[in-house]
Amino acid sequence: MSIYDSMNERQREAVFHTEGPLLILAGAGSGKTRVLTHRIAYLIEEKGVNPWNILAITFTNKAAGEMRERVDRLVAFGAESVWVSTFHSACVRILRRHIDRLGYDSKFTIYDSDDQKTLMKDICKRLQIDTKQWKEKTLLGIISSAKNELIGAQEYEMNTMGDFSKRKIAEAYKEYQRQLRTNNALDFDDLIMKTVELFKLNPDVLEAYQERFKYIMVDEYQDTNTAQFKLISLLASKYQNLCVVGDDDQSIYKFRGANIRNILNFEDVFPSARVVKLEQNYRSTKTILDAANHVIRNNLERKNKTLWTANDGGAPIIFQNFMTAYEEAEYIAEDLAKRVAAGDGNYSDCAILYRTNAQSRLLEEKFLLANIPYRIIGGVNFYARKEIKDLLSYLKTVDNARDDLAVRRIINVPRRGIGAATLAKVQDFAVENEISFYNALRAAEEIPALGRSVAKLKPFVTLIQTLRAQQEYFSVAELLKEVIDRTDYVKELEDENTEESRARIENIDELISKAASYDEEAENPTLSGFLEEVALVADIDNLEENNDRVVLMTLHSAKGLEFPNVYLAGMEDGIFPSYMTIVSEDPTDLEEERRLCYVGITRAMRQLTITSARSRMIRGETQYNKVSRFIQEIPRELVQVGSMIKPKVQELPKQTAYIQAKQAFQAKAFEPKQYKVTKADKLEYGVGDRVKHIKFGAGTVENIVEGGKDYEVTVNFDRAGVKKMFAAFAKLKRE
DNA sequence: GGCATAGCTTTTTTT
DNA sequence: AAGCTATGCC
Repeated sequence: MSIYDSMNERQREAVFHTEGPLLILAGAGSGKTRVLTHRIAYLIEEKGVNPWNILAITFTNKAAGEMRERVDRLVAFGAESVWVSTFHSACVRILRRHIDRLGYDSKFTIYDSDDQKTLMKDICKRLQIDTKQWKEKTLLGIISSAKNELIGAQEYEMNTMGDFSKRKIAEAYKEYQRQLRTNNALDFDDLIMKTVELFKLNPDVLEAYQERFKYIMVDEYQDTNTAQFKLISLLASKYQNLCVVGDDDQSIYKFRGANIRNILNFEDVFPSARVVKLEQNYRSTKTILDAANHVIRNNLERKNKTLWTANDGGAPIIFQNFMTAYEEAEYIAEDLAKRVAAGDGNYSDCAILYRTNAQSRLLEEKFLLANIPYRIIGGVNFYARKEIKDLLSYLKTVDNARDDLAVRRIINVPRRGIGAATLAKVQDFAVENEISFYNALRAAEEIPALGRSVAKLKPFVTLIQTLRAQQEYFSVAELLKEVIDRTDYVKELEDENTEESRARIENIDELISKAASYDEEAENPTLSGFLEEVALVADIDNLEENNDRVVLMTLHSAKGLEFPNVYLAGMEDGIFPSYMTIVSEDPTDLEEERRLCYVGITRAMRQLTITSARSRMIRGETQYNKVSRFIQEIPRELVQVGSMIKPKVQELPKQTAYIQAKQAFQAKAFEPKQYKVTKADKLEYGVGDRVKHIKFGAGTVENIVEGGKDYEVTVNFDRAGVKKMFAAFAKLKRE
């Protein structure tokens, strides 16, 4: 029996079709990773393809690692020679070797969005662009979109003739690229675009890689952008052995430049392409799959396919609507704990998915209270944290002092009494003499305008020079420790001794151990190598499997994952679908949200619980939302609607299931205006009074603010601390 | 010239 | 709720 016997016919068709373009339309849970890994195995074992000639592109480093591992298990040997990586890391690898052809130094650094913003802020100042009118982020967004479409600064400028505001943007774009070049840095989009540029300008290099990668596979193809498409087209144009796998229904990265046309028009670009559809789902129960199918059916822009499963019907989907996001979070924590306690899976079998990172806060709070082990993916990326960026900037400066941004970030961290005025003078000197910022620092004595400030700059330069001298003899971890020692970075945090500073120290410890494990594991560890690795990690890459914790993450991060028990939280119009897409004139924006919903539903294997809240705090103010329109698209018979308000809190006579169902499903009943709080004419308590809350117990009223709809009462509870609450909900009783 | 603080604004998703 | 900017103070 061969390893291919256990596959279904479609899957086998995809595996055995090795020559020429191939489009695999793989629905959610249809075993596409399995197909890809078996296809690689088949190429190597049966077709005698040299593993060295295979390139597999995945979406995240985590997916790449998993794929390599799985191929390793299927193939006797050679798996390690297969290139499995993300677009970005593949491009970095190529650029490190050949970027000198484009006039860059091979030691280039990679700018994250934080660095980009700092740089753009600087440019706006210099070009006198009003950042009230054009925010840095907006400009960067426009530049990013241009790069994703392979439109360079020059070309962008040519297209903007006559349009005044666009010309200003073009100017910013040009200056931005110029700055990147002088700093010897690339941003994320550059990694792809510069590689395409490299191939276009250097046919010999392109040909070498075409020969190298005779067989190319691309996973999550629906989320590739134009630049990425061009890249693989170039690579595959010689041998045409391009296999792409994707699901147009799971395209959720349009905002990042993903071009859904890449998958919808694949057959037009490669007329000889074979198309294989994988429509059998092995992951979810019939109920869950039915729900997903009914939701996605409302999209117009999609390839025709219907996912089916031979799995059981399974448990109904549970839908719960709550008064507040607070209760919602509480319910999820309780329900989850109950299920785990009942032996219905482990914590790691559960995932909470939400639309925005901000929603994780409340959930986290409740999980902490309930003592449920959890892990939050996303939010502020580990490597984007201040303390980590500070220390990495030191390492960057030691490694590549052409990166002005890094130098400027740390020159006054820890405080050395060097301020904006001093920096401006150094900057002027650097521009005048066309040298880097750091070299200007080294020559500080020659800047007359500085005066006595020179004395403050000297120790910094000495420090960097010393570290640079040590670099040769130190491992990355040792160098990092040296930085920490010499700057007293951790010592300052220790003195601060707050909860926040302790968390920062923990992060620093984690960074040290990451450096140490890099030193150990890398084939040929270098400082540049470490910095590069660190620049390209996504948060999801660090999701360890052998850890019994609930995962909390955005729907976007959840792509490609599966969990027996999934909670979709915050299913409200305005949250999901987001407000922006509801008011958007472009109806395809809403379709993308629906695809996201489809992705969310199809993550669940056995149990899906959907929750929403009538009110929730957003950016400091309470919002009232209707139940998400996507809920209406799920057939009623698949859903079990739970009680809306927890009986504990609410003492109304129990409503029948029918009335509850009606309430939950009649979206019209949830017009914001209809949600009225009966504002008491007068409260029975005042500031300073002792009151009692059903859950928090006794406390003292600290403040009462009269809002439009209700009184907002601040109470300092003896046990639970200070809470702000609406009088109508709090039901406070005078003690 | 540098540092602390009080108001002011927020695109949701990320390699 | 939180980060950033402008302002005032040392």
